[in-house]
Amino acid sequence: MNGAHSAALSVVRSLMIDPCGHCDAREIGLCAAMPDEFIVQLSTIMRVIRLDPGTALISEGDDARHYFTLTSGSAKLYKTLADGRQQIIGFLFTGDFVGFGARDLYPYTVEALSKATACRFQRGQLEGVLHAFPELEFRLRGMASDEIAQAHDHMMALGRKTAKERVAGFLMHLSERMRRLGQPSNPMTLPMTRSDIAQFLGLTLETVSRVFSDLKAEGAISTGPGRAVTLDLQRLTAIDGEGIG
Amino acid sequence: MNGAHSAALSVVRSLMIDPCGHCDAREIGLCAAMPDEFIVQLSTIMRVIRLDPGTALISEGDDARHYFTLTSGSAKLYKTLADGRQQIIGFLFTGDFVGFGARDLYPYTVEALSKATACRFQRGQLEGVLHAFPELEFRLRGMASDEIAQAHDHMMALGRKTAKERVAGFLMHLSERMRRLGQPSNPMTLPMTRSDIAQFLGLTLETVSRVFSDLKAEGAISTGPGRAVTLDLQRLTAIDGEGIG
DNA sequence: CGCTGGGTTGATCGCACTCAACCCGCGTGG
DNA sequence: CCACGCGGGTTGAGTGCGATCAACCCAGCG
Repeated sequence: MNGAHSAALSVVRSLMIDPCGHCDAREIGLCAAMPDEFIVQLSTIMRVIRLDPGTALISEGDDARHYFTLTSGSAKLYKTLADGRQQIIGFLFTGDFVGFGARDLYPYTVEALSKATACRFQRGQLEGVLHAFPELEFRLRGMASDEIAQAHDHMMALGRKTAKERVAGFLMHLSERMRRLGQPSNPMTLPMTRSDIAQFLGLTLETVSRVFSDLKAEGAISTGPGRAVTLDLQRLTAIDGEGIG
Repeated sequence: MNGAHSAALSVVRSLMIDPCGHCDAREIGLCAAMPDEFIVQLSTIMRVIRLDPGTALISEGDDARHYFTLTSGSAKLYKTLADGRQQIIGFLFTGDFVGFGARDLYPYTVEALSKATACRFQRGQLEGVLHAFPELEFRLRGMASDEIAQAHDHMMALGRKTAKERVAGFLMHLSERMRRLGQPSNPMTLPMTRSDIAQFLGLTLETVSRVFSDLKAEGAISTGPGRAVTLDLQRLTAIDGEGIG
């Protein structure tokens, strides 16, 4: 392979997974550890989308014509009830695939939390590439499986945990997520507001704020400046109560 | 293909998806509409498991050595917290795949609600067959994707819906599920107890019982004999409040 | 300067939880 | 035969956690 080709590949890779400077060789996103041939094929069908904070990548009810991967920044994925109540299903970070769960219409909205970029793929075209690369199909199933495991944890939290347990568990999960992304994990900077956290945890923003205050008071976390949080994992683990009996 | 071979295949098929007599050609489970060659391969690596009510197919924390498909009966899939609180993640019926979300250990318990049968596959062996049949890999991803969509709906219910909305939505979803399985859907017979419903909906059994009484009082459902329920879909839909704003 | 979004804290309310009593049907055994 | 236990279900009384309503602070910004 010549130098120009290799350079083009690296551009494509960096479009699909933003070089964050902290990432090592961990598996992130669709491209990691895939053959150049695959990268090239993907590059011919993808389009880069740039998002400002608060703008929607996809909207609930729209025709589900595309799949995406988030390549930088963060986003929230949420559903809305007829009367306006909203539930954030999950937060998305670099490397996350967007499109699971969609049949003909998107059953959720995805909205950027910060400035973010995404790769957009025509559904049929990506399916075509997947057929040509069964390894990718396998990995995508793995990602779906992981998302299911995450969803299970979250259902447990929403159905059975107290407000304090939910917040403690959330902070630890988020920290672990940041660590895997190669970003600062403790202290870490929250990319979302109290309201977002509340809508994710099935609480109100007031309750979340109160729990943060309580956790600070008992020394399980400390906050600031800005949205920085420092975790005392020991105490948070004791509060959370995760795990089998 | 000769008659004996064909007969053997039909036996295998019936092992993997119990012939319920009501099913038409809908896609259920792994085998539906797959080539005979695939059925034969699967049959060499599967083992049939028979379950009595209340017995566990897999237990949280065990080594995740197998995948399963439920081929008859029904089951509940649940997680347990350290102090014993339980959350039912979902109910399983004929054709459902069991194993998504598992990495090295099973993160949940699966327990039969009624007499049930399942097909058990060594994980590695099933993965091998999947590599040989990319079409299956594709379908499995589809099943995972559907499970994610279901999980999203359930998170919305757990996080944002009132007790009455949760029960109304649950009954309608269950009825729709029964219909797709070719079983009586209205009236239908609940395969689970009030306590199971409560653990699924993030409520207590008393609350579920009260809501059933309320729904009866306002004519949205009628019950009996036994666990039979008749739904007034009109009224239940009005109560549920599903859908986008 | 005032406005807006994000955050904290206080006072009160109400939905669902908790504790408790009771019913029914069923299987088991004295 | 009835007694008994047990799982499943219903209903009542009282409680509490988190929601609601409201006031206020701060920082950023046009």
